[in-house]
Amino acid sequence: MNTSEDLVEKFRNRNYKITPQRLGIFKILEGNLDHPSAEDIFATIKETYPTISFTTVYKTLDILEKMGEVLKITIDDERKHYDPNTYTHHHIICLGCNKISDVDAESVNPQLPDGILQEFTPSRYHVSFYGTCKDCLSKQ
Amino acid sequence: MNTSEDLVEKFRNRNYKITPQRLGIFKILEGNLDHPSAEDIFATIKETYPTISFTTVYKTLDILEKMGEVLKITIDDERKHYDPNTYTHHHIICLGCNKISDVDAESVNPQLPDGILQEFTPSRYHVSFYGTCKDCLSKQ
DNA sequence: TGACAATTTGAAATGATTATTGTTTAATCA
DNA sequence: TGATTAAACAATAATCATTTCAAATTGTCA
Repeated sequence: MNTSEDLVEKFRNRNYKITPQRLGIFKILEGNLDHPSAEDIFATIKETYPTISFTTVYKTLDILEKMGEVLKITIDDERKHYDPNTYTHHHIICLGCNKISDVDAESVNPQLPDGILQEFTPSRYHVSFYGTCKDCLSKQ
Repeated sequence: MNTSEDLVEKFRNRNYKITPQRLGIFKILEGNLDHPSAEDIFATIKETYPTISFTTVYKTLDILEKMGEVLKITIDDERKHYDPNTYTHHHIICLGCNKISDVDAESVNPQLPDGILQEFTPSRYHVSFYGTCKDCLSKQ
């Protein structure tokens, strides 16, 4: 997973300018396992840069996504989430509290049957497990 | 997978009225493997009921989803898709033409590691395989 | 058939995301 | 360090899928 310095480096390599706002977003993403939405990131960075606009957040995330440095996750009906962990991995989603957590790829290991592999060449895959977390179970 | 008669029956059991519009939507869904969006369904039923409104389509799909008779699929950035096949199964998505096709569940079989199963009780899961279909591969 | 409640419709609202525009700023180099 | 310039910024408006709302219509059952 990238450190904010990694992202600074990668932006420099592509001649993207390093602005304080962008650096702030990089720092929020660094080691972040919370799968924040654009709104979450906006709310957090607003504490440091109260005048930052939503546009800047979306734009920066869009660049990062196109560079392959964050994943845009489309498993929530309501909004998209961003994940700086770009290694293949999967997610569990609690239907009670909507929390998204990670699952390592190795243990999951889904397989496409041979018949389909003749028709379709997979490049990546993603598993969403929906269910209930311990906390929400105990509340019921 | 439900026939349109099944859905009529199930609507009657819940005291939902059977209108020509609803029946038309049931018929469109019957045996449908195309994972249509609300817009696709709207466009199709408009041929039969030119005055039907988007609201009716969304409303009917919403009822069907809450009844558990269709799945709302959230794997496309742009819009939601509806799947009358509610048995556990998975999807391959061609990144070239965006076509969504089915994969039977048995062959895929993803596993959650024991550690996570102590924290989280899964009720369902879904695998998305992204890649390129034969047609799109040959066009490249 | 008629009455009533549910449903449909069309229009307006919503909420996430994207595009536009004029202003500001980071990076470069003299 | 200061001037230059393209890129990035903030603010605002636009877009697009989806929802909500209120009035008109229609299934259903007596």
